Amino acid sequence: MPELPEVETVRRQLEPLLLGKRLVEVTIDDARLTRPEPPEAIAGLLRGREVRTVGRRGKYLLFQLDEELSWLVHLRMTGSFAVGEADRGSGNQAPQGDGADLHRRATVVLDDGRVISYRDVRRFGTWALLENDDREAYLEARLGPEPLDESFDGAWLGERLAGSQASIKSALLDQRAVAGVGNIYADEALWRARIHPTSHGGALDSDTVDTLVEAVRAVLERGIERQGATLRDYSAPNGAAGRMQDEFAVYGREGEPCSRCGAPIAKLQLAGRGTWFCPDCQPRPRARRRTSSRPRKTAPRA
DNA sequence: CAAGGACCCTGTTTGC
DNA sequence: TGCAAACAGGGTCCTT
Repeated sequence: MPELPEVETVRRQLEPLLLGKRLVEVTIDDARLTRPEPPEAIAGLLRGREVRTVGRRGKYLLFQLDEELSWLVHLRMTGSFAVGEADRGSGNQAPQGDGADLHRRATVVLDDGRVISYRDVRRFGTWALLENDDREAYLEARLGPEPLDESFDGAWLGERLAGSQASIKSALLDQRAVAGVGNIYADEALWRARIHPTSHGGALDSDTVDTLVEAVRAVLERGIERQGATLRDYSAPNGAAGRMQDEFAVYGREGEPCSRCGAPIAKLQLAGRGTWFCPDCQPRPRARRRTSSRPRKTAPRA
């Protein structure tokens, strides 16, 4: 499940392959990929374009095509690119060589003969083409700051969280609060910052918010260093698996000892997602005390 | 408006 | 053993 580190890994691998290349042939086999636009229309618009930049914003891959068009790819759960060798024969070879790829949804042939396959088992991934001006509005409406940019800081996050009744876990999953964090890195960041996932975002003091900002940055940077995490079927365009999963502190580790304190990792359902945490070093949020002159609404009862 | 849940998908895991 | 139900979860849309 690609989150920011996985998408960034994909971007870094695709960039040298695509920069300055022309998309000489584009085939889209799954109408869902380009919905609501018909796939032939998108394929037709992609065909013949030159790739000028290969970027990323949150979990979106952004390909600047010629002067004015942007190609946005979101991998969602199981989307991936696979790079084939230069091959101007069949034009649809699977990267592993043998047989048809059941889950290939699109194929792009570059002007150097290289073949890029797009795979997506669960078909949640999306391709869209936007004018550059529309792209800014599109991303602006959906995404908050890049977590590795300076614009993501305690002041920003604190403001986002102020008064929020939602759990901090679901707040981290909100792409408008910070772009690119998904279920895995949210759990890892909360563990690192020693924050219980059900804590109300609005209840965190500013030091804790600062700690969380640093934790989010740290886990994402480490994830990029490790070229993402491979669970089930994610792999980078070169076919390699990531290695971040070997360093998970909590994700998927129910019952295993916390590497910090030894307590068994616990799991709960939160915001519809599996959520792992250490019940010892991520203590339940304590009742707020005595900072408030606010009238209490409910009896302090657990 | 905020917050939570359904939904979209299909392969894998779990449970009866 | 075999098969159905549950699970996995990013983002969008709908409901409360």
